[in-house]
Amino acid sequence: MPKQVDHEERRRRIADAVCALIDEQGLEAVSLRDVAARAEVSMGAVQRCFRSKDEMLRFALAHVGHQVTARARTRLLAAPAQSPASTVGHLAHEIALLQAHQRAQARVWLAFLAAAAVNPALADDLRGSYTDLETLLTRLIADAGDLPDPAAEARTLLALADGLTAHVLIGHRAPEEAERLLHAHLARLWQ
Amino acid sequence: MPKQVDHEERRRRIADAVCALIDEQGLEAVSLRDVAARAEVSMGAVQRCFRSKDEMLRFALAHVGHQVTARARTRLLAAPAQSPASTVGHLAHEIALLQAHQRAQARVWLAFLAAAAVNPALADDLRGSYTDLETLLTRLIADAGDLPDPAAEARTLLALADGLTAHVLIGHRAPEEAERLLHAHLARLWQ
DNA sequence: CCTGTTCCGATGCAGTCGCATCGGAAAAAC
DNA sequence: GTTTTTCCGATGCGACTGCATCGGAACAGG
Repeated sequence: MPKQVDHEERRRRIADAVCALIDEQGLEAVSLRDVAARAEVSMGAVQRCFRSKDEMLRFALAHVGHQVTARARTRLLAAPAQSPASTVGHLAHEIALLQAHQRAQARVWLAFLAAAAVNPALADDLRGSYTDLETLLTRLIADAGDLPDPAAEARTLLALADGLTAHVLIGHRAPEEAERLLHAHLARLWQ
Repeated sequence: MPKQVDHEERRRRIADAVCALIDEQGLEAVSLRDVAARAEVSMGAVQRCFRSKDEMLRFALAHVGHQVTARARTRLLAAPAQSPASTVGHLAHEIALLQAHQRAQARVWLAFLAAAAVNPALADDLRGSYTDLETLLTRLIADAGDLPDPAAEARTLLALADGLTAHVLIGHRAPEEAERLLHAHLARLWQ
């Protein structure tokens, strides 16, 4: 057995570089050369890890998806008891990516969202993440109160969170205001 | 006076070509050559109309902004009487770009939204359009019912519409379902 | 017809892109 | 030490990018 490297670790490292570049200059500015430089590996290494640029981008998308959902689950486990309604609030807050330290993830997410509108492969991956979140939200809402249609509420909440995130990203809404609107929506949900 | 051409008409023609290309392949795929070919003019003509590619894209963004707001105003004037609440419904429906014939505009809008997250100049233009829509919505909501905070309702509605549009675009939500969710939200607004 | 002005199509240029190629470094097996 | 296998850094290639340049077509005034 000759020289061996941890491929998965390297793939994650490269995915982080992709996300950093998207955060700073947008998806259009992501080139294999810049990614390699940012990840501090050679272009050859990047090409060895991913068959093509598209495959690299899809992996990076899944990477942020995992990060967001992992954070959400951690948050849920960290605050276990409390009321079911506030659990939904915590999850929505996590999904909306309104806090400053989530801004980078939000920008990456928005970039992929736009790309997915014209790239079926990306759209498939993105739909997967959305379906997961939606299922989770639906279940929590169903537990929190006896609303007539928990699934519809989950879908509305998800769309609202995404819209607010986008508005914050372009500077049309302050993060605090977006958070306020999100919680006002939830408050009305529980009457 | 020698040869003269209608510059504004040509600029609009080029903007339409830009939007068509964005609709089909995304913002990344828009090159001056392709735009010129699609608009059936030469590259030289495009360069004469716009100092740079960025200026062309910003004009195109303003162009779709005008199209959307013009449609919205037309819709409002076309159905004058009725209840103020249904007027808000009509406007929201128009803004959400859920119908098939608005799909292209929606894709263009989403592409610019993502670009604006890393391009301050585009973000400025986009904020202008959003502010206009928000002002209009706020006024209509204030007229429709005596809600405690019409401005907040307008902002929430705008974000919800944007989020639903995005979800429809990536195929995660059927247009009819999105429409249903939008109207359910409005129905709860009026109790 | 001629002149003057405005416009634009074609071409060139420097730069960047994604990707393919390949010689040699690195390390386990013998 | 030698062999064998895995890996990667460097280099090259063809295509494409936005933009600058410029000679001539197109057309109004004389």
